[in-house]
Amino acid sequence: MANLKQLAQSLGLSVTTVSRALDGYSDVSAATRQRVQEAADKAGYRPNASARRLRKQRAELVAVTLPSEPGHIGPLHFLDMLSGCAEHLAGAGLNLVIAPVPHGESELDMCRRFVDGRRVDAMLLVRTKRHDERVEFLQSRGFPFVTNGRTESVIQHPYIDGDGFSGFNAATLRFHRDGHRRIAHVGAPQEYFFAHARRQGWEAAMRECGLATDLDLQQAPTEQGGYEAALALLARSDRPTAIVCATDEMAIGVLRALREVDGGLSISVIGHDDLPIGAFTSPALSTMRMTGGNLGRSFASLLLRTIAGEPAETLQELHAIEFVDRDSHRLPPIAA
Amino acid sequence: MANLKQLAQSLGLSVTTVSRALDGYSDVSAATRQRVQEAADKAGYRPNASARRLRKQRAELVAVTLPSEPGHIGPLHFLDMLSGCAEHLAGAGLNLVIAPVPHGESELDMCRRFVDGRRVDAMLLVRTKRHDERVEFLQSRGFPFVTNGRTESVIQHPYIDGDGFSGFNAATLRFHRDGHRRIAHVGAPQEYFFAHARRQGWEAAMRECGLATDLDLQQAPTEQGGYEAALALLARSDRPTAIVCATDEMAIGVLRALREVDGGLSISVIGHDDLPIGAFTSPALSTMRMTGGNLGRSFASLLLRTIAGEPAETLQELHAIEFVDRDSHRLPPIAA
DNA sequence: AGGATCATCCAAAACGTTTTGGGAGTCAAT
DNA sequence: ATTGACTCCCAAAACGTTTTGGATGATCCT
Repeated sequence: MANLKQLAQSLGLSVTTVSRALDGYSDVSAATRQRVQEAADKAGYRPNASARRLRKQRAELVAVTLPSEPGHIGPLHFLDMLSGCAEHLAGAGLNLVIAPVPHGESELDMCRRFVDGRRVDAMLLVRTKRHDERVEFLQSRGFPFVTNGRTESVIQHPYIDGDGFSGFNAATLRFHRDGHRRIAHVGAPQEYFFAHARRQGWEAAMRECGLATDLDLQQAPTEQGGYEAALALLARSDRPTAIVCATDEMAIGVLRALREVDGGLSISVIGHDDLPIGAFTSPALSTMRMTGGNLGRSFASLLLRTIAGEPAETLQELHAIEFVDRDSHRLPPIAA
Repeated sequence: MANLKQLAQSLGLSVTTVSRALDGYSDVSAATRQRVQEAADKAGYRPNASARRLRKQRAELVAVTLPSEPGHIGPLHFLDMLSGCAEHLAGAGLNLVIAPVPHGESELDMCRRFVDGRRVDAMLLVRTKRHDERVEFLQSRGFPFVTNGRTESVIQHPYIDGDGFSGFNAATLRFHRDGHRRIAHVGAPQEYFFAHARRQGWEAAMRECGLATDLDLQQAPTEQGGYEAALALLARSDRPTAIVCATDEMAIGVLRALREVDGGLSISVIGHDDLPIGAFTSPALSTMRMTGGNLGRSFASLLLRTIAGEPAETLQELHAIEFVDRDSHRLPPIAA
């Protein structure tokens, strides 16, 4: 209702003084400041956000891209993360806008819109690819951004990621220690960094154990993708006795295939992400997850520090992976 | 990089003309428009969002409040809905900001910040209470908003809601038809409209059947809340043979209690919301859900029409509830 | 020729802030 | 009395757009 001019007029002061009083500058007397503060409170005055943004050349917004393409929308615990991120950003006066890619527009176009229209101060990218055109674009513009997941970009950039290689390496080695020899990998498209890293971890472990790496399939990172991959594996004469899955969604699809073909759990399975849903599947899904606590808070912090101009090298978090052992990984290797 | 002034200068035109050319006004010649358009494309020009917002007195933003308080963050399929909503809003040039309530601030304070600071053009409220102070505030300001869920406000406002009364009424009557006589209700705090409506539906059915309505408990709308309510019910001498639960999360907690106390499904259970997770519980959770297709799209449409000034009465959607029958509701009444 | 109509363009105002670059006035030291 | 330092305040510019209210010619009609 009230703007600065009206407020100033009603106080017999200039807009400058009122503005500076409210912003806590030292060149306004304590008495005046108090008078201004009270009047502002009484009038319920809040500075017009658009005006301030224009003047300060900051959008006070951060956008997060939501890939709506394969299967569902990102990991399912995403909203919790975003909510935490938004809350911490709000503490610094930034709001978080969610930006699903509109039908008929590429994710790159969307970045362009946000960046060139100065709609946001930074971007949060999820589901990075090994060669990610969004990353390249933002780097070419010198625009602040943080990714969830690494890339193979030669120029460094801020990211938070789990050490998928080590996680899948360890999971595979553990299967080997448990006596498994035919350990399959059900992966996601290798253009995604996370999918590639996880597959590499599996592959390195297999080589280390002197095992062949041909029990390997890629599918869409969805329940359906996992289902189809499992069907293909079950049809082989050299069936695996254990399967490591790139994502929990895929692992759940694998469990469904096992139920349908063998009537239950006939092969050990482990997933990745620790979706809440995994606790309720039968058998309960064994999985892995990133350590590191409040992810949303970390993203918010990295975004703020990126905007503040900290160099990318100091803004990279690689978190260890830990096992979440439930029931699906415990089958002896001779089950088939 | 480029702003209107620079673009105009490089073309030997005024900013007025360039602006109007790009906006498709008819008072600029076709030749000039083309010339401008091409130059703008080449320069990758996009109008500065803050400047336009200030001038047009529109924030081009809509905020959705995320209640982070009880249990998890809203229904778990929330992100899909929000994503759909954001996508359709984007088609009209609006972005969606997610606004979790910051620590130590009330949801009302947050509304105030957004409204009085003109940070958004409309708000989307979820988890309405019967008497909702956010609704009252927005109404007092004459500010556009849409709620997910009704309220008991005397002044009408736009909403989308499921007909919880009828859904719970029908579910209870069906249990009765199946022979159940001791049908319990595990509800959420009655200050929430949805919780009250659902309880009323159950209660009306019980009365209609001439049954007592004392098998009735309220708890937090979380898995834990459902668990605790079920423990209390199972300890009674007049145990129920069927339970209708206000939410799927609560129903899942009830299933856990049944497993722990009776070692499996000993009582019929039905939930509400059709969480994806329900398909994976054992037994698979029978539930209900709102009909009506793409919820996000509907919210976006209502928001746009509210902003456009359509009267609230034409912007109210009450959707029927349908059963999603899986396994948990099929037990005969004498199971106990 | 004079007026009306039309097509095309533009200067300036406006949106509401924040920031710049001082301007008064007071007080103390010289 | 002048100078300098200090306190408190303010006018005006700036941010980049959209919109208002014409201005300038050209064309057409009578």
